[in-house]
Amino acid sequence: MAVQAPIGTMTRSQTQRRRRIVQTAAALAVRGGVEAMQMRSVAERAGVALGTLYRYFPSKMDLVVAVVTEELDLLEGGIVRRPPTADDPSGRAVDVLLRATRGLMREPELADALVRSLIMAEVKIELDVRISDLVWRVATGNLGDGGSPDDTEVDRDSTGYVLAGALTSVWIFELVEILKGRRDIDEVEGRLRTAADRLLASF
Amino acid sequence: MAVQAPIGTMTRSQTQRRRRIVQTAAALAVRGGVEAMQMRSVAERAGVALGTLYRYFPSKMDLVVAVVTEELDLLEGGIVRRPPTADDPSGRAVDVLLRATRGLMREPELADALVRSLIMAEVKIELDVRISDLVWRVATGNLGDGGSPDDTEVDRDSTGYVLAGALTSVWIFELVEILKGRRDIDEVEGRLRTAADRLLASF
DNA sequence: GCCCGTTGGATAACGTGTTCTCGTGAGCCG
DNA sequence: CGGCTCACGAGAACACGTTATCCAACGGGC
Repeated sequence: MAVQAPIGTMTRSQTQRRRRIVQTAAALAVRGGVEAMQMRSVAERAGVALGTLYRYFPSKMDLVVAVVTEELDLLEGGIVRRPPTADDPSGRAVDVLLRATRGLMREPELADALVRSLIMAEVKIELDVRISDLVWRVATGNLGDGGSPDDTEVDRDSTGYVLAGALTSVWIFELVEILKGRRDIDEVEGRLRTAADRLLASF
Repeated sequence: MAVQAPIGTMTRSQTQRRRRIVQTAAALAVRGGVEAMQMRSVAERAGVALGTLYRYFPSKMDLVVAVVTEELDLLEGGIVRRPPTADDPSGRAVDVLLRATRGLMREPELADALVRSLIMAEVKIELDVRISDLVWRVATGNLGDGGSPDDTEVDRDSTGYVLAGALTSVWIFELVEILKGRRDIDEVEGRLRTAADRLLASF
């Protein structure tokens, strides 16, 4: 029940402790996946007590989300730095998603964590919204203005945005299928193109 | 690790025991959700030992899947008995999904279980394929021939089928959003129509 | 300086999914 | 009939997320 302290109000040593925890967790997650990232191990290797870990992250899911969020930051950074070059919106959108797919598949355990957090995380986080935003911004070609935290100009009720969201859903599901070993990347690419061509035609 | 015995090779009393377990589990799940469906309680109320429960269902997830599968049978039955009447494929598909949504929302706890099994269940089960099949069969208007277990005539590589699958992904994700309290049914209906109109136009 | 509330460390305890151990009775083969 | 196998019951044991307990250290207001 402990409310997560807003990051701004943390002392330096608290910020560092938090960072240390997340990095330790990420390291454990990369090899071994979510199940290798056990709260006791994280606490021990990060050099904090179990209770402290729980003060910073009230549940394991919160910790997973924190790890995944960092991963997502990296992805967004990469996209903004080297935007996709296809010349139709649907092509650009598929581009982003495929790049994300390949990136994630380099650490399948983290991909698994991402998917699980998207589906399972209680309310709060909106990782999916971030991804949909990204897809939409890339598709409509408005990226330049400074990266992730500025989402003021996206109209989340527009038809286009809804369709970008739909494509994101499809992507997430395909990700699940890959993780289950039921698809390879090429199949996913084909399916994403098929869907994107219909969903994002006329933008 | 124990391999699930094929149902055909079970003795009568084993079949009955299995049924008793699933029904008990379902009853517990309906009120209280997955977390109320605890392995010890299920075993106790079904009158079997914990070890026996685990012989029949090697993990809780397997039990959840069994329960959800029965639910899905019911849905399929309802659809076949009273097929949707809209006259375009996209309308019929949305019809099915909305009916499913409303049905599931009557037991949100089971809906939750369904979603989790779709995403999390290790390999094996293909609940999602069943749903995609259903959507596709409804959209193309070929339902009559005997319900679920006959899927011989569906070409799972056709573009149309892929698109039906995409729509199913969207639906599942919207289900998740409902369960998180971030959407109501009307919003979902709007979004499904928007997506379906694009995905299933021209069929 | 001193006191108090909060933070953090160490550790035990609890809940629930899962596994293990052991004994018993029922069918089966010789 | 005697022994073998094996599903089943009963319950302990284990693993890991989570919570609770207790105490020391720290930091800010008097």
